Amino acid sequence: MATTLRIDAQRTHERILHAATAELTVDPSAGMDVIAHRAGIGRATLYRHFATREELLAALRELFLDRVEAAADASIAETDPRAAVEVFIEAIMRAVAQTCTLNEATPPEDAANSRGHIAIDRAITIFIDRAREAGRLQDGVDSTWAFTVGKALINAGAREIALGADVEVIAPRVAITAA
Amino acid sequence: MATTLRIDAQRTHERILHAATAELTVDPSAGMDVIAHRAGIGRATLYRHFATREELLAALRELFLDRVEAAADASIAETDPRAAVEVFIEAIMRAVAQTCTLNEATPPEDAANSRGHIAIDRAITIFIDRAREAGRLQDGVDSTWAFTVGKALINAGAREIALGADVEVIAPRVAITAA
DNA sequence: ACAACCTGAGACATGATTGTCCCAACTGGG
DNA sequence: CCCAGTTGGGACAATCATGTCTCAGGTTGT
Repeated sequence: MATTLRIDAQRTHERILHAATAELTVDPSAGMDVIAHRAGIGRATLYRHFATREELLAALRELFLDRVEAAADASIAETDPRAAVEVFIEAIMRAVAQTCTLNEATPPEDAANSRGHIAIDRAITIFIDRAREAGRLQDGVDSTWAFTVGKALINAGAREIALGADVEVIAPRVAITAA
Repeated sequence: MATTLRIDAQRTHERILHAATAELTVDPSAGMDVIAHRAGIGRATLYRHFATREELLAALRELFLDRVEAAADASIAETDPRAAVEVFIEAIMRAVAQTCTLNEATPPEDAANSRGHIAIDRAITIFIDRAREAGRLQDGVDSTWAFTVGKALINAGAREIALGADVEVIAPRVAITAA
């Protein structure tokens, strides 16, 4: 049925996704009317594409998941530590930027079990383990805290991008700081 | 009028403040009934202490502000850079921990103009300037990004504490990472 | 060109939340 | 002890976001 969607309907669909991520990033509790208006469409049309608000959020989460998993897998495959981090950051930034504050608009129980976050978490954990084996971790910094810092950096960078900063500028900075 | 408040009413007032920060940290859109229940009081009593939800949020912001400004001023007064950071982090952690996600429950325009955040921002900026003058900033890291990182670290630490971690454990870690 | 599809606007029901009010019961300070 | 202050609970109106529906008009693909 998705393939039988007319081309203008597909455009509307993507505009909704784009507007929803943008709006929910700024205000996680934004209403359907605000999202529709931001997408430049009527509220009724929004409901034709997503029957409920929760369904829209689920779609955004799914989108987030796909991008994040792909990025994480690609960077884990890279064996050179420095390059791996750069690939990871670059890719993850782009994905997270569009959905970074999505978990704030998501019920806690879902956020905790989100596969997208799990994918990120797994990648971060792997990088930290590698860094420790290479002796590149400062004294007094255990893996748990390093993990927290890593994720905080990613979120910080993602937020910057969501607010209009350029990916090309931010990504290297995150990578540098992480090193 | 605050001095004429009976002692049991004062207790109730503080219980509301405490419950509200705890609840809003977990769920920024928590309703008044949930907050009242968490405080162990009736909803009507909650409205007797804070006429509107917005008034409650304003009170929490004010509380946040007082603690943060005090902490920032105290740490800025400290001239030894290392000690200053430690004092700052330790104090800010305690203050922010109770109100860290408060801005998520706050209208964007208010959050941007929040004096509390301005106080933190000012302190961070001062520390970064000092660090740069001392040549302790890595290449490729400009002040803007360092600022973002610093704030991200503070938020990350604060969130850990709000979620149950021990201040004594987290604060030094934030300080170490910041160095 | 035509038929099927998509859209906008508005009316409508529903449920949740906010804020108000009242009354009976309890508690602290003089 | 006793009054004033405080509280809990429930009833209530008002508001807002969600979700449904219809209809007239515009767009796509053939």
